Amino acid sequence: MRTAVNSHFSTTQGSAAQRIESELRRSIIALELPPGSRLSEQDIAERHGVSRQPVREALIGLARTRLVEIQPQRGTVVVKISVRKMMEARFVREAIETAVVRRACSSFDRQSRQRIDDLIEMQEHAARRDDHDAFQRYDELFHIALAEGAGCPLAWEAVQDIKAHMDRVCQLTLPGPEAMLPLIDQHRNIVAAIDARNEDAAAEAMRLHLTEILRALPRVEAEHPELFSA
Amino acid sequence: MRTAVNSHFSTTQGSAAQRIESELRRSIIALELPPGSRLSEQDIAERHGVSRQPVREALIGLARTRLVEIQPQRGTVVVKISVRKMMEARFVREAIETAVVRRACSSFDRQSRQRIDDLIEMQEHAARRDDHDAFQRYDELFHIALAEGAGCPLAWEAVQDIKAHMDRVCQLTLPGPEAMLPLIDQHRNIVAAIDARNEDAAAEAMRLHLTEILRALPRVEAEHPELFSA
DNA sequence: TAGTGGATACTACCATACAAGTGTCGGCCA
DNA sequence: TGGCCGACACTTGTATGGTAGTATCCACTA
Repeated sequence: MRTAVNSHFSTTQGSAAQRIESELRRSIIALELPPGSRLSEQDIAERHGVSRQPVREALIGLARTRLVEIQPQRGTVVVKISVRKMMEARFVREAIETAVVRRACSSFDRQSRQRIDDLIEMQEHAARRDDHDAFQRYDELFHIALAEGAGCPLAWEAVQDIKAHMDRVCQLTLPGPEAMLPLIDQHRNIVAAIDARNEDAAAEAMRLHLTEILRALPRVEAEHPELFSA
Repeated sequence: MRTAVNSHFSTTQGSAAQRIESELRRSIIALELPPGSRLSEQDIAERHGVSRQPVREALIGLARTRLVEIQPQRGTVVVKISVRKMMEARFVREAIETAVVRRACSSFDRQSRQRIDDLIEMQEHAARRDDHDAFQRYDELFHIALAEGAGCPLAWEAVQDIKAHMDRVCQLTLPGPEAMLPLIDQHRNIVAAIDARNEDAAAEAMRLHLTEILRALPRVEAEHPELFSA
């Protein structure tokens, strides 16, 4: 019973490098570190009270998922949001997750099915409390449970990096409960279609859900042009 | 014209860490480092004439794509091939690449279209020379060109990590030209369907292609049980 | 005044040294 | 003889110093 290095979501790990990477990822997604910010190994190291080495490893991890760009001998910056990349990400994510829900219609793990009801409920509470962070956490857990229930946890891993980028937009596009609650309804529609074992309906519900998320993208781009790349 | 950090495929990069990561990844996929091998930062560092630090970063990169597993304070091992993971990987890859070819039917970049013909030709030559390495390289470039031509290079990035695992099986399952040539025919079928702008046919051709690749999986597992996890 | 060349301060990158945890092996004891 | 316990060899993780590359800024020149 060693293993279990990283189950479910990014709870702070043991190693300092992983802790810092999680923390930086959170800050970037929450836009506390806005796109274009310059990151310095030195600064971050001092700020976290550790050496530069773990920070460096953390930045390399973030660079691998394209959240930051390491310019050799120059510096490291938080990458700007690219509308083009965002469209591509949405496309790939739709491909994966629609396939997942189709598969879920054939066979779905009972335990995961139970868990999903709880998650939706808790997510709704978070929305009514207007708690963005919790909302996004439960959203993530919902999609994870979907993938695991369908017997394909690897699908989630493939989606994870992609989702990180989309979450930055969601951070801008969810100003209150009235924007979050519809997404929960969409979740319920997806689950209902799976329960009815209706593949096409489930896939379409998922497609609509993922389309909705980026519907407001042009608006936020117009409102915050400095966060987007040319 | 700085940028261009990593275009097309894994040609050895500037940094030592990236060089070593590419080299290790190649060795693992080629099964020169068989599953279960114990890797030591110290050994690899001495072998490559560098310090432990770049090696460490390389191993972290490989661990992120699940090619190796870093056991803290214990050691690092090449992960064994898991039939279950392989099935999941195939599923996700099919989801992505069928979506890509469907998209390609709507609009496909002319330059990429031209390139694909060349790639197929060169891949056929490699097959007739019985050159596994070149065959797999051109196979990779074929799928890259497909994604880029469809206007979704990000799709390839998502597939890349997944493909690394499948390639280890392919290494075992392709003993000669008679096994490679059918795959090329399948590539031609895919392209033909795209040219005809027949979405369903293209997706089905891709599905068949990806199904074929792992058809011989039970056989190689029986032949080399020591490479697979329980 | 506009343009150019070089010193300087910054960065990521690499090497080395140290710290902390884990499995193993051998001696010791009941 | 079987089981326990501690020293040791090995691993990864972290800290720190030094190196090479790049951009900036300022003095100098045409």
